[in-house]
Amino acid sequence: MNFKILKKSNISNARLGFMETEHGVVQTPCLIPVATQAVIKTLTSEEVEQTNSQMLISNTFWLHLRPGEKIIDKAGGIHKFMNWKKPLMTDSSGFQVFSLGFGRDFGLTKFLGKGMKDKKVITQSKQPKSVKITQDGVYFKSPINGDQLFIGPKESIAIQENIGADIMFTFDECTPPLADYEYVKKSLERTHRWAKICLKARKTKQALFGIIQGSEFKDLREASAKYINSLGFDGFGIGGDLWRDKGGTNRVLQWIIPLLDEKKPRHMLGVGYLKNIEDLIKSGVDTFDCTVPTHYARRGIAFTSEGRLNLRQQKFLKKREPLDKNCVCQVCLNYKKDYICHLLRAGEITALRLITFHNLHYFNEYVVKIREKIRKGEI
RNA sequence: GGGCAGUUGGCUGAGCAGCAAAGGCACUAGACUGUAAAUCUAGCGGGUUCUACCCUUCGCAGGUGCAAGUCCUGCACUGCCCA
Repeated sequence: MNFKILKKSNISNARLGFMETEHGVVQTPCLIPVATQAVIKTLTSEEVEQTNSQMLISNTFWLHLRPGEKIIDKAGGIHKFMNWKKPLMTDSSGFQVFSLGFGRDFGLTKFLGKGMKDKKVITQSKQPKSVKITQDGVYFKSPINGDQLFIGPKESIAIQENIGADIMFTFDECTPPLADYEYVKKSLERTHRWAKICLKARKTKQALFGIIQGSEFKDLREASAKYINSLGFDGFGIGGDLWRDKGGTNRVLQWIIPLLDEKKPRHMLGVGYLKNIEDLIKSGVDTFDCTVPTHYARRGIAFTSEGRLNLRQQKFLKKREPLDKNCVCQVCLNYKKDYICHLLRAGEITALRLITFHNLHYFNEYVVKIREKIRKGEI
């Protein structure tokens, strides 16, 4: 992986660049759609390409469980396995430490809702119910069949090497937003130790990005940025909970971005509402993955220049017009709201395909415009 | 022609004297940020001065009760059985 910066903004931390990989070039800043199980749900890989998606992120944990990385390795790697010819990254399983652990126990996402801000209930000694976090790694219970499995930094890297994506991530713990300072500090020590082990464990020429944690605590975030930066990764992942209040993510980014080697790409893990994207990029993020365009599509939500539309609402049965009149994607050129609304209400899976395609195209187009703004010096 | 069973809100389906009437589905409005086509929350007869009150509802028409979807009588329709 080779990262080049073409232009740095004078008025923000935004930058324009590209990443070269064995599977092609990614223009940055760039949205990375999420293909957890080696698929963008509902779409074929050729269709994903038609949405102008440049790079995907798949998931170590889920692919390890099913079909197992050996199957993918035998297929010649994930690119061949899923017939995706462009760049790919794999998440390390670090997010599953949270989502299958405290996330499940407390019904939490990475982002705390209103009123939850001061409810820090996860303290240093606590363990989630169905996941056991140790100094060396994490014991999971398979959500598929209940099997016990262990993933630590070495295991994660070994799996990711078998999967064969262009970019791997270090095995981390995504800390829960209800964790207090002591918990996060302890967790960060683990994440840092694991990061170093991941780096040593790597045997292939796949790129490896080190993940920065530290929740909302300035000293921990800064310490994490400095430490991860010092280890010499190919790039950075920024993870964890970070939206305790308005502007939280940007504040965290302001702390850590200046401490990172500017010649290396920065990937924001799991953030990307439309309203967040420009701020992320202005803060200095090069790539970011987010399930929003695809996940919301399957709830019937289309993103358009008019805002979020819930296509299930029966009023759309009367709208003989494309999802977005300014959009030139295949869906908007060929289908109208009334039809898509009908398919949704009838429970037809094609509706989910059409909205997924449009949403990805829309998000990608949205980022193209931001790249254009950087080029023109507007942001 | 005779015998038995049944008829509940958009559908399904409980209730068998104190009910605006369980559950499910559908529907309506939300939530969802390193992804379950999962899930969760709220509403779902109508109205108002909306932590409460009023009106109209359980095939139709009468009746007995303080009180009836619930009991009685007749009628209508549906299903099964006998002729």
